[in-house]
Amino acid sequence: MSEPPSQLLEIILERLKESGGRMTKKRECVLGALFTMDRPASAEQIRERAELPESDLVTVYRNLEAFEKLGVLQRVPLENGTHLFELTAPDEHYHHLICRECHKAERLDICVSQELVGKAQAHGYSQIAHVMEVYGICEECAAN
Amino acid sequence: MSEPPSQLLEIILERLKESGGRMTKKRECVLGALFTMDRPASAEQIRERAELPESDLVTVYRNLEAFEKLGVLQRVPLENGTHLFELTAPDEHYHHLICRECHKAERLDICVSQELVGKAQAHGYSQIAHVMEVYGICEECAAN
DNA sequence: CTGATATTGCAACGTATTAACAATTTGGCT
DNA sequence: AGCCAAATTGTTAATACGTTGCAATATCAG
Repeated sequence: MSEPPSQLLEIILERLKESGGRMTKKRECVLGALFTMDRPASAEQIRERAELPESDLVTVYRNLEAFEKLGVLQRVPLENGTHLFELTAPDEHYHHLICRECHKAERLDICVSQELVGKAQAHGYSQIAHVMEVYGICEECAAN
Repeated sequence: MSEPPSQLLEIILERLKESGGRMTKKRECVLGALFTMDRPASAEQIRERAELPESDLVTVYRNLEAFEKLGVLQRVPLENGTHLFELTAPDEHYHHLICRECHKAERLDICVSQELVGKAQAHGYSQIAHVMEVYGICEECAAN
């Protein structure tokens, strides 16, 4: 019962346009790469998937930032302080089970938003966001 | 009904000894600073509180690492990829409400460990840990 | 087609954290 | 008290991810 992928693309293009953004070749490459990813990926992995040269890693970061501002990209923090990125429909967000060895990340169907937001607001906080990630060693990595 | 602070200190000294660690002057400074902190703090803040010179930031990091290995220090990830640190009794851990402006962090009485660990194990993962942090703008920072 | 402006290319920078390795300190043992 | 192996520190440098500045280029609305 998930949305067809084209739906999200339309939303992105719409938001891009209404925010005065432009669709360039590089941006299209990055976006295309993001759509083919079946898991959250690092900026470097996205660059590779987009078949962009190493020197374009900067452009990848800039586009990730742009998509994040459009509200369609989620940042997944790793234990070491780096991030993975994944396209996410507006007002959705996910939590993950992440292997601390190979950095594979899979979605978990768990969320605690309501309770958290309530608590945070009770403490006088605004602009609330939350992160919840689970780290472990996956089966493949455990076998070595 | 929380444990008296001296309890944790004893645990730390005990674990330190049984792991072959030593109590040096610098380590004592860092530990002392950690005990006076009423909130999670950055390595730099801990260095200042310990009244150590800037050049000793490295030593602070090394000691934080040591305490983490002893299982008495928790790392609190910020949105920007950096960390705060706080002493935590073994087998305890906390979640926080963190201002993304001033980086003040306060404990939240919320936890979801059981459900998470169960899910993670069901996926074949071992050595499971989890992070859950809530970010927002605190009242003071909102007023500016 | 044209012009304002968003985006890119390139190179350099920033910051948190870690690593290398010699010099020093610690604590158990005699 | 003094010795010695091992832990810790001091110093300096490196790494790694991500960001910034600025000139050059590409996009898209009119």
